[in-house]
Amino acid sequence: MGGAVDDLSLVFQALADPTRRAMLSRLAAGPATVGELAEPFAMSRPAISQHLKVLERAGLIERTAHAQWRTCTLRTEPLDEASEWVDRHRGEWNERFDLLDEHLRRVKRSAERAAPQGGAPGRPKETP
Amino acid sequence: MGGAVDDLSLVFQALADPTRRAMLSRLAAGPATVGELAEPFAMSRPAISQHLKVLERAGLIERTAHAQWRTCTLRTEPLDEASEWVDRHRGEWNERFDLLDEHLRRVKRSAERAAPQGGAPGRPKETP
DNA sequence: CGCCCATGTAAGCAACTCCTTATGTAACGA
DNA sequence: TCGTTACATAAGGAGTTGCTTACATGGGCG
Repeated sequence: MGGAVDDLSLVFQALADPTRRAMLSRLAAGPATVGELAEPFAMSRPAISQHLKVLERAGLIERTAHAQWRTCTLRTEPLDEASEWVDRHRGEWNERFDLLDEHLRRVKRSAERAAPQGGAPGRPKETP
Repeated sequence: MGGAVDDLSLVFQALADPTRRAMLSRLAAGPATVGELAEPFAMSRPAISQHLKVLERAGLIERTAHAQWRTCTLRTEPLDEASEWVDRHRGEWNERFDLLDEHLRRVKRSAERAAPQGGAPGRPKETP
């Protein structure tokens, strides 16, 4: 019901908003209070609060209370995970670039020569 | 007023779904048709189609039509942009780790010593 | 004590997401 | 021509997002 979403999705979703990315940029220069984070944005405070809640749910920030101020600090572990995923896929793609050509040639051939056997409706990659 | 959303947000949002990430993983091993991409998922074809539309809108895939099959191929440029953003922020944070301590000490002092001058309601970092 | 300050929570609303079923549309094969 | 395959589009619904205004909480200051 509520949210059985995996961590990585939470992180990417948190990053998928310019306001939240700007907040992280600001926090990358050092911790800040909620008021300091809100300052650059033409937006109500509750809106800011909710953005921070999204960032916190993704594990990207921590909030600690000194007196009446909440100081937000950046946490990098989720960014590491995200970076790892992206870089892994960039790498794999470059390694297997040759497979693309091979596959394309197979598909094109079976499409142009039209049915090698009875294999047209099945799947285009079937080339015995 | 459809969508004046920036590219990076579109990319991160596209990555914020396990189904779409799995599709990209599959495509990293080489191009595939829509049917091949749909096979591992317990989901209707229109759902698959819409996921592919999100990936295409983010520039992460290209669709080319051979005969009646649409072959999807991965595009890495958006992943490069995303990776760059994440890595830049990971780096900045590690470089300025010392600023954290300094700031925390400032805040803590002005909170514990309670009002350095008249500066309590203003901002917590004001320490003349 | 009473007041302001920084922040959080509640409730409401338009827009979007992610899925569904039903209905095209184009290409191939018999 | 007719049926089938591969896919897209249309329409709709449950849930979520991103904002708003109004109110609550909890600490410092006079």
